[in-house]
Amino acid sequence: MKKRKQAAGRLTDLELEIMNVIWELGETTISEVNQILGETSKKHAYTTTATMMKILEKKKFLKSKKKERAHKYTPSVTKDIYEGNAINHIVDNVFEGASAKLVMKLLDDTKLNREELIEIRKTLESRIEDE
Amino acid sequence: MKKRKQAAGRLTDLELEIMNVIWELGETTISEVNQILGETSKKHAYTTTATMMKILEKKKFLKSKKKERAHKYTPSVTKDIYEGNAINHIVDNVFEGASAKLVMKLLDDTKLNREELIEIRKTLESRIEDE
DNA sequence: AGACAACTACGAAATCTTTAGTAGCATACT
DNA sequence: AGTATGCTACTAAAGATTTCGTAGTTGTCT
Repeated sequence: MKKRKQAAGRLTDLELEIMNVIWELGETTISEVNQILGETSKKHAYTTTATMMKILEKKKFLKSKKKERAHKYTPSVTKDIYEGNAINHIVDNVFEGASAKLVMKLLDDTKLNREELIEIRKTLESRIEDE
Repeated sequence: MKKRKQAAGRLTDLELEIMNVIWELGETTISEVNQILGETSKKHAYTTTATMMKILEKKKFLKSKKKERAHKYTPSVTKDIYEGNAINHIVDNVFEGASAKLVMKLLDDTKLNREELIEIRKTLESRIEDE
């Protein structure tokens, strides 16, 4: 029984980049992922992508099945779940659990346009009524 | 000229834990940090804490000056700046730049109480008026 | 069947992170 | 002055991450 040091369910930068591609594509193959990675960010050796996807499988982020020539990989963690994990991590470790503080900082972020702000207000209002 | 792989300004878990202690304390020493770390989370060898703080100095998160017996360390990056970096990272890499989506998920977070929600609304309103 | 292409498995090197030991220096104490 | 104490510097080792090569397998095409 080996102790895991890295909090289960966290991804390194490259792992995340690969998962983002796969969440986009759904069921896919190593070569497809490798190709898209090469187009959209950085070109890697085929085997690099293969290794990373095997690691992601070991970490239970992907599952694979043999199908025709190439193995087909599918996510076994949804993007939504992962987003939640990532949020928890930053809230707990950077904002001492105060998610409100994180929201505030995001509101100060000028990248939010009027429509988004209004959409947020709508969600917020219904959230307040629920209390 | 060596290329940095790790995006400048990101911290590992332990580094962050140490910076959190130092942001709290302000000017401090290795042994003080080591002691607080031992009380609040996990006990480390003195030299482990020393090494980590030296790394943080190399990464320009801390600066030190000799003073009396022990070196005094002070943050050279504010917590506020670091929070901004952390937010940018998660927004860019997990939420494809859509900070509004992150805000939405945070609002669904039941950990926000009524007061916080109302405070958020206040900030949001003034933010909308500014547009 | 033989040659070729695509794919996987295995493993290993390079770098980064985490952990801590050892030695040496400086201050304090007697 | 000599010894103990506390601190730093240097070093190293174990584990994690990132990168990719080599070898071998399987399917395809003539």
